[in-house]
Amino acid sequence: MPELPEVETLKLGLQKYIVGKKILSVLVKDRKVFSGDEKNAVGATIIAIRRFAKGIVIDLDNNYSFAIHIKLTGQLIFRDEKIKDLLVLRPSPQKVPNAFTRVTLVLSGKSFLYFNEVRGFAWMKLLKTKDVLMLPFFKSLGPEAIATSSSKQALTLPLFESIVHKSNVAIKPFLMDQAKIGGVGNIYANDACFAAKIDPRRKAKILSKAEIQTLFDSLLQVLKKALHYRGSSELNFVDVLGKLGEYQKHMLVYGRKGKPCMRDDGGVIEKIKLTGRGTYFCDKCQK
DNA sequence: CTATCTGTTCTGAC
DNA sequence: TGTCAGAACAGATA
Repeated sequence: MPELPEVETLKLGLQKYIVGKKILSVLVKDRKVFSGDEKNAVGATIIAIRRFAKGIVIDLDNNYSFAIHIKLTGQLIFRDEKIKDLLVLRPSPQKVPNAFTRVTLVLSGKSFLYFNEVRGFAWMKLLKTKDVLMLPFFKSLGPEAIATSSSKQALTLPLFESIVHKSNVAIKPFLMDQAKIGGVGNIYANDACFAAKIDPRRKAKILSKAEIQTLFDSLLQVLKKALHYRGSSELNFVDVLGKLGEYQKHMLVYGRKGKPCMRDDGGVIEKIKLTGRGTYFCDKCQK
């Protein structure tokens, strides 16, 4: 699933539904995706939700935090008496908890937060709040494409220019390198290159100042649009209530192999592999 | 059926 | 240090 817009969507939902709730118990069904001692969360109250690039942090009032990365197929779904199974999950099963529910937080007010995961790559760790940023994932993050108040550093145009200018990799994989820029994944890296009319295969360091500026604007525009649509649900991303995002209906090039270019310039969307990842572009307008 | 695809990140090799 | 291929895994699709 997730890139920055999806994780931000999730964060906003968690802020709305679980902040202020007390953790009554933590049921760990699969130790593979969970680390830490769940007893340290029991009895604590959730006081804040933070996002760092594609990572989520749930802060408790006892100096512990859950750090979560949902990787490709993780879900965090909230349910209470009012919100039952009125919302649609995809893929099925339509209900939570289900076979993919690996951790359940039992919360006050007869409510639950389910951590679902299909492929087993996602993780949830319970650790001291002060240690969260020392985890390898958080520690290595570069400036955030779209910063929040908790971000370590925001991406600015001058910063973007200086990092792009130093890099010897192709611009699309460059955008996806979390150590360079936090939060951008494959869908939005593809769409940002298209929006900026830049060939994803070009080396970052050879882009002109004007191209870098256009790409910076395009990247932010694409991410903001995706956030507006509450993310993409190509596979199984859902928000905290189990609702699908809508950006997949508005993708510029991602997943559009063989289809005509949106610019109606006679170009057709090609798909190639670039550092192992599916890369989509129109070779008519992306130079 | 087999083969290949998948939105991420981490490790190990060069 | 920077870059890249492959691995971790399960399921959907061709």
